Amino acid sequence: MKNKGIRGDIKILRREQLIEATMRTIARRGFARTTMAHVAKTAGLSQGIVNFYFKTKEALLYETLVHLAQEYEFIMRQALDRAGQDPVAALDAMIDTDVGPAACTPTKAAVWLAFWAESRGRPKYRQLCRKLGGEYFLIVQQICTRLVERGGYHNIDVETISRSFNSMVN
Amino acid sequence: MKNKGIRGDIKILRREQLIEATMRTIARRGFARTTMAHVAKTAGLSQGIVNFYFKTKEALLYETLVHLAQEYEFIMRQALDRAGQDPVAALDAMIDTDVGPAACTPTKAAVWLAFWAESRGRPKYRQLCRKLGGEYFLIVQQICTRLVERGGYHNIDVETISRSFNSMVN
DNA sequence: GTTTATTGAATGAACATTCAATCAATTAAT
DNA sequence: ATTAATTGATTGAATGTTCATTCAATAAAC
Repeated sequence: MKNKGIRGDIKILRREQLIEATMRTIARRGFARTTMAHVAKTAGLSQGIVNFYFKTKEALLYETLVHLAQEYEFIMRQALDRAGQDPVAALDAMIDTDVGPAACTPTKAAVWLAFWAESRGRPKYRQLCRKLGGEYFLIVQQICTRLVERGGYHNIDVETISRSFNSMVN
Repeated sequence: MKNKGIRGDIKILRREQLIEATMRTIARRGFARTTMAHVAKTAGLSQGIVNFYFKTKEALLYETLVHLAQEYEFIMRQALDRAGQDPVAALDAMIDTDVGPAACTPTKAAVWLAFWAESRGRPKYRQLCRKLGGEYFLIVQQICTRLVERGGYHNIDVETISRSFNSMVN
């Protein structure tokens, strides 16, 4: 497995480094007071670098949200895979993901909240938040359906139950 | 009841007008993109006016949060008074306050969320949010204590129950 | 006529963005 | 293997933009 050299992975490395720094900055200073200079300093790099790897500040923020969403989805899918077919284990896995240390560090929770609060009137953020929420709800609904079938229950409103589960976890 | 004339109430009037405009602006554009110019325009007044009634932007934002907190507290106390001594009615009143149209318009909810998200690393916001949360928790705890006594229950952890109620309402 | 409120253009500060210069890694040439 | 050219990464000062703040001029109330 030949390495492409130091330059091979530097772009990906720097991008992650800067996204990480962005999250730390948002968590520490809040969304509104997050500046490019702070992000660069937190990353231990120079002013101009952020505009080299992300064209604009807006792009950096958006990519940070994308990164967060992708990471969350990845962790949850892993947990669901481990949980197997048992619906109870699956719900357990989802809760563990939401409150567990992998997806829910103080920093990440703060950043997530910041984006969520800011997503009103920002179609791009809104869309991403909604998409993730929609997928989450769908998965919960599927699990609940399996659960109800297995238990042989009737007259149970799966949709309402799923919604309740969602709200509680939030 | 003699009116002091147009000037008598103008300061209070303008302050409310500007706080109202601030909330609408935060709800529409998000906390980070809220500018003095936007607030002034939303209020139908000129640029400089905001710095006349509130020394700085920071002061305007803080006063907005104070206003929101005071209003919420006022509405809740009214509801609790109406509910009387019955603890069930009291809890009902609190829920009604939290989800009812008086305290929980889409705008106010958005603004509240925006401040909450931004309150990390901003001692002044944080303090106010915490204070309100603390009072809320205390009231719920008192009600729960009454409820438990009346029901003659034992071995019930009032604190945990109160916390759960809080989380759910959030 | 005096005081107070309001305007909006001017000012200055904070900040995102650009870019010429520098530095480091890779490749080509000897 | 060493040196020279090339390409890509990084810096930080300079630039332009956005925005909060000020204030002289004006309007309205008293």
